[in-house]
Amino acid sequence: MALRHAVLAALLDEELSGYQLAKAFDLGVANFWYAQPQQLYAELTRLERDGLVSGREVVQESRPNKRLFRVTDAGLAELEEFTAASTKPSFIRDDLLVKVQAADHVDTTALVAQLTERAAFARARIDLFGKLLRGMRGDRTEEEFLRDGDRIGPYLTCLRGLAFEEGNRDWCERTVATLRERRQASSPR
Amino acid sequence: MALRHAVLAALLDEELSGYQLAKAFDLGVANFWYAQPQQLYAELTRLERDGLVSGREVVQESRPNKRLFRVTDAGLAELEEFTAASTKPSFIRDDLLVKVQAADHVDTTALVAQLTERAAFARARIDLFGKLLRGMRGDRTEEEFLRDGDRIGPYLTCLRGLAFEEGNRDWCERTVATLRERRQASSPR
DNA sequence: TCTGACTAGTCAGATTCATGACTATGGATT
DNA sequence: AATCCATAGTCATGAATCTGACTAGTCAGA
Repeated sequence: MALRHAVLAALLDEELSGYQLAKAFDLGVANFWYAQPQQLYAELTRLERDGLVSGREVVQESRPNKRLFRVTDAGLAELEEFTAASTKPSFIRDDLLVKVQAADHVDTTALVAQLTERAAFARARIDLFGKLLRGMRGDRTEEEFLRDGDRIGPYLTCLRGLAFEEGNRDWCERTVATLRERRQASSPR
Repeated sequence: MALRHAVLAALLDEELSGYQLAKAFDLGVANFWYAQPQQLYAELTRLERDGLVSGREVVQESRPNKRLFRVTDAGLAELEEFTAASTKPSFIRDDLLVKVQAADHVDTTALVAQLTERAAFARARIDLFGKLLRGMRGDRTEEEFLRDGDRIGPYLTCLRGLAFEEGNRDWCERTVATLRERRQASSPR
């Protein structure tokens, strides 16, 4: 039950609809978890059934009505309990790493292309995270914000996301360079 | 079908038993994927059924017999195909990040303890990866090894694992420092 | 002699996650 | 006028993953 707590954590700061939540989780703004819209709707239904969030219908004129959800006291207690419980370690689990692991035994042309693509993706997210961070801290420096700001949770997780993507970018670039160099060395024109 | 390819990639370089494979996947030596022993045994059964790996019984005197698996030509072809196919992006998915996201709303005492624990775990893995890397490259420098060595795949994935854990360590330490400082500021003795 | 740890592997069941398809409406674009 | 995109959400199904319990033999140490 991890998605469950991720949803609760995301709803702590603002009341959101399932759709808005899906946006955040899908487009990586919520860099601490990832989920498909359908999963979120289902989870919200379960959370409401269990009394951990409460939804209220908001009637809209020019678009479909929506339900905004907020965390209840019981939900906050659940999160508190979750936070106190021990955390299991997390591991990287990435198709791209599997492919690189096999790099000595398969053709690397397509692999290099995919590493390049991933590096570009990482750069886009680094950009996004940089903007999000600047938006959150406003005109303060990072140090000031982390000392005095309220709601530093999202900022801290965003920092982790940023570092992760920087790691991706650097590793992809380096791996591409390595594979290219080896290819040239093994098959000179 | 991702575990499937991870198993194939792990078996490329050496013939392993299910048990040995489980060791590697569980203890994080295979830093590019993580799986429970049961999953691996099940996957090996399926892989053999599909002709992607072949197992041979090895009779042992003082301990239970074991089955060693190797990748078949069909298995290699499957991996080749997998590597050529496009890779979906990977995201961090970490309970600890969920907890930090909620840091402004819950008690941070337990959280700080867990961040500290995670930092220690990361340090242990950094150590392990460092040893593995040194073992793989022998007396060569990294540059030399990546240029001339055979089997650089495992080395490259290990580098990613190392960078990931360094990122974990740094972020955990920084987050702990931030949370501690804020706690002192808000409740001075 | 008993206990625990290591090697080696299996079975069953539950939970979680991912995918595709589907309903509606309104606004903007072509 | 037709099509696409964004909002807002639902349903069904399959694939992947995780969890606990279980068998069975060997070896080392209390």
